[in-house]
Amino acid sequence: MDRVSVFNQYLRTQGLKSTRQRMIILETFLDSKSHYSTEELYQLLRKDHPRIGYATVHRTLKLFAECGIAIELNFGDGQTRFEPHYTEHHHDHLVCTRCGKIIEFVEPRIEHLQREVAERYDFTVDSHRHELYGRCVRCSQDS
Amino acid sequence: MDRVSVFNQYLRTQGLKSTRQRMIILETFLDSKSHYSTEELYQLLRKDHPRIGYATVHRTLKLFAECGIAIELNFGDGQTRFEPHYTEHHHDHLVCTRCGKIIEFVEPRIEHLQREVAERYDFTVDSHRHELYGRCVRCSQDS
DNA sequence: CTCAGTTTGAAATTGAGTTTCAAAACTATG
DNA sequence: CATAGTTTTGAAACTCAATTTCAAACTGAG
Repeated sequence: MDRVSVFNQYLRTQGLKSTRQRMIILETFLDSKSHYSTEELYQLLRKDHPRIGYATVHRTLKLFAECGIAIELNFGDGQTRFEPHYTEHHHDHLVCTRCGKIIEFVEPRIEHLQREVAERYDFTVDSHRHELYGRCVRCSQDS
Repeated sequence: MDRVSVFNQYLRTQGLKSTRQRMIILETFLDSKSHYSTEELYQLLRKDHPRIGYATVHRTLKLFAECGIAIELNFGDGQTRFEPHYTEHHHDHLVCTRCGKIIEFVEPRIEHLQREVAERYDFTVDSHRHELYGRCVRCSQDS
C-alpha cells in the first residue's frame, strides 16, 4: 500500500478529514528528497501555495509521523526534521557537522546486531536512531 | 587522568576560573548515575545548594560537554540530557518509550561496522548516536 | 443543500535553551 | 593582605522551535 493510501486510511479511521492543504503538503513532502524541518518545508510550500500556514504544515507533519509514513529525525541542531519512511530499505545517517550534508547508509549487519542486543535485554524494539557525526570527504580536505 | 583533573585543566587552559559552584556541580554530576537533564540536575542540586542558579547549572554542563567529560544525549523528549563520559567503555542506549527506563549496552561489533561504513563514504567520524526505542521487559508484559 | 464537527491560519503561548547585566567572587600582582 | 582586572553568578529577560488558541472557513454525511 502506498503512502498516500496509508495516510488517507489513517485520516478516515481517526475521523479526520481529507483537505486540500493536507494533500498538497503530503505531495510536496513525498516529492522531497531532502530532510526537511517544518520551517524548510513551509518555505518550500510557500512558493506555490502562499496561503498554507506554518501551523498547518507542522500539524500535518505530526500526522505523517503518527501514521508511520514519516520519521522524525533530530540531528542536534535544534530542529526536528522529517523524512518519508521507507519500509523497504531502512537506512541511517552520516551527518557532516561542518557543511550539514547528510549521507544515508544501509548496513544490514548493524540491524542484525541491534536485534541481538535487544534480545539480550528482553527489550522489544519499535524503532531506532543511528547517526554518525563528523566530516564528509570535502570538509575533511579543507581546513 | 580523572574527570575532575580534566575539567580543572580545561578551565586553566581556557583562562576560566575554578569556582565553588562549578566544583559542586561537577561533584554532583559525577555522582549521578542517571541521565539528567539540566532541569533535573538543577532540582537535585537545589536540595543541598539552593543558591545555585539554573543558568549556572546549564553553563557548567555545557563546559563539561566541551571538555569531553560529559556527553549530550537527546532521546526525543525535547530535553537534552547529560551523562558522564567514560572513555574506557563506550556504550549506547535502549530507551523504554513507556516508563522512560534507560538501559546501557556495549556492542563492539557495531562500533566496528560503523567504522567500516564511514570508510565506505570517506567520512571522518567524530562521534555517534545510537539508540533503540521500544518496551523494556516490564512494560512489554503489562498492557 | 444543510449542519455538526473538523480544519485552517494568524496570533498567542509554551518551554528549553541562551543571553544580559550588575553584583559577587576569583586570581595574579603589588 | 589589599587591590585591580577579569570572570562568574543568578535573576530576569530573551530567543526560537514547537504547540495551542480561536474565530472563520471548510468538509462530508445525511
